[in-house]
Amino acid sequence: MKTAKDIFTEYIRSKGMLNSRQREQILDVFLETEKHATINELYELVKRKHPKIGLATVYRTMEIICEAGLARKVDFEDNTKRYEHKYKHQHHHHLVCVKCGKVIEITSGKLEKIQQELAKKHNFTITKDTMELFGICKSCKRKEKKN
Amino acid sequence: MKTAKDIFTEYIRSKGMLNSRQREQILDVFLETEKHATINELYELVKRKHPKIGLATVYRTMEIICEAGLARKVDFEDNTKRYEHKYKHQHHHHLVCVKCGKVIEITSGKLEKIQQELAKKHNFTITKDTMELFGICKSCKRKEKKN
DNA sequence: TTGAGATTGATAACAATTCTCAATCTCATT
DNA sequence: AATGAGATTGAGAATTGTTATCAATCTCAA
Repeated sequence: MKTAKDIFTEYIRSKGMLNSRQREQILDVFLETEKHATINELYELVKRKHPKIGLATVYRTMEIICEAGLARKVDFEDNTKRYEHKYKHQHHHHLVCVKCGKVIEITSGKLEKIQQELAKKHNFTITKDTMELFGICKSCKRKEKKN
Repeated sequence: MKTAKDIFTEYIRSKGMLNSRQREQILDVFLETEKHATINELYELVKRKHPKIGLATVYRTMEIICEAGLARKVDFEDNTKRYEHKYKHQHHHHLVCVKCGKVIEITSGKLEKIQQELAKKHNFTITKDTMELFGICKSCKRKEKKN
């Protein structure tokens, strides 16, 4: 079974690029983070381990990681852009709490089916889709009640 | 029946702001455009009629128009932000053609129902939602076949 | 008509991202 | 292992999209 790292190095090879130390280190940091991290969060994490690595390199490498299919750059409506894991994560959508910023991943076969129906009605072929539901999460609702 | 303009002037009043000439002119231009326009497209259209109006004023006014509930700022995945009409337009989602950029508005009661089901499962209260389906539209598919 | 306070346009400031380039690193070839 | 052509890097400059600043101007209640 191919690891995420294998996919990455093979992708880099296939494009005639070089496998640099920094690229590996940045990938490692990304793979270790569980949450949807912003560039700055990733940069801070990277700097902690490898203080010499520059911000531009983090940008450049995250772009490659996305191209390689290991991450997806998600644009949340609060104007933050975050990288989420794509390797071994099935396609999903998001519940985004507007109070605490928590992101819950959801999947739904029914939803996919309706999307296909809607597309078919317009003779449209879907290649990618995003859905974000914004609102208040369970724990924030609990907190509100207390006040 | 209240016109969009009425809603706008009343909103401005209610907030203790002033009804300026520029605000009216920018609203007029926005109301005349059918498509999902970017700030720059709107700025160009505004300048054509009123060359003295500055970009900052267009930004400021579009923000008010959104607050007044007449427009919505939509973040498309190609990193463009576009203003869409909200007045007399029911809540909807988008099919976005990645070839020609066309945006088709879709509505679906079934979809709304599923969204509510998904939210309920996580004890989440939805306050806002977006869904964008990216892909190839009918006419672009036709063109592709010809080649 | 007046004037307090809001708005405007031009531009500066700012934040996020990309570009530039000399120094350094990678790796296929020897 | 050493070489060198070409890729990559880090630091900072440049660019882009957006917001803030401020003196001049406009709005509208009195």
